[in-house]
Amino acid sequence: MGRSPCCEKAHTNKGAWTKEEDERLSAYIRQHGEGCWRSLPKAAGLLRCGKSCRLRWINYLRPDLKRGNFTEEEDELIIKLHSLLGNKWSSIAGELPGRTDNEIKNYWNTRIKRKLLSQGIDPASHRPLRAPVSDVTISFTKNREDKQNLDFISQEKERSSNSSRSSSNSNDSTPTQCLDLNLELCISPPAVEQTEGVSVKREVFCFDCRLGLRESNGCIKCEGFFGLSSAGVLDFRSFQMK
DNA sequence: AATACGTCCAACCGCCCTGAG
DNA sequence: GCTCAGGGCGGTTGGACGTAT
Repeated sequence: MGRSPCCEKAHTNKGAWTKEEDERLSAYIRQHGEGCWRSLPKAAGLLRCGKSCRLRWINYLRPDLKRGNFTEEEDELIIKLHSLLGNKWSSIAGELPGRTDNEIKNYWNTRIKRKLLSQGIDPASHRPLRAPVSDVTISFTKNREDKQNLDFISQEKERSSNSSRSSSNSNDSTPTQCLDLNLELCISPPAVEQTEGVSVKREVFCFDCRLGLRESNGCIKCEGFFGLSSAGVLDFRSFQMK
């Protein structure tokens, strides 16, 4: 189908913004507010693409932007949020007043990633780089023609359904090992297993404790759900996953 | 002083989502 | 339901700047 370009590229400036362009854009938005970005450049007398104006305003000119280095608290919050949301930079930025998605994204890619790697943590999964095999819980085969894997999975399925029927034996701890994709999403209240009518609480560590940001033994209690304080630093229910 | 290399970040690109018609 | 325009988003790039050799 194709789409018409958002602007006439032949007649637009590119690259770094000049002071004059900044002033024009700021003045226009102060006077008229943020409106139709497509028509803004023309109205403001700018030879820029509407998208470019929007980006410049949001990432640089907005008056409520916080400038300067990220604080330790912001660092930790970004790491926590990233562990929950992944690369949803705009959602993460929404929890950090005065910071932009672009800023956070850059900060993540240039600093935090390295920081986590130096701590032996995989920045993508937020898990130790050498995760113990027992952490691997759920998997899919990359190659569905890999008969061995498929056989293994069906055997495991059968075995687990049998074992659940005949009640679980806690000593039978043969780990389910089928590498590839780990979907152990810790988005749930502390897990409680029903074993022969007795509730057994498994160890569930909050993100802080996993990272070693906080020292606590039992963990989940130390901070509550998600390892976030109930004081309201972060309420995950407010996230809007777009 | 010159060059190479690494880091940082503003800006761009292209895809996706949404709402209007 | 379909098409299209506009806005938003995440990934990537390019250049400025700092540091090492």
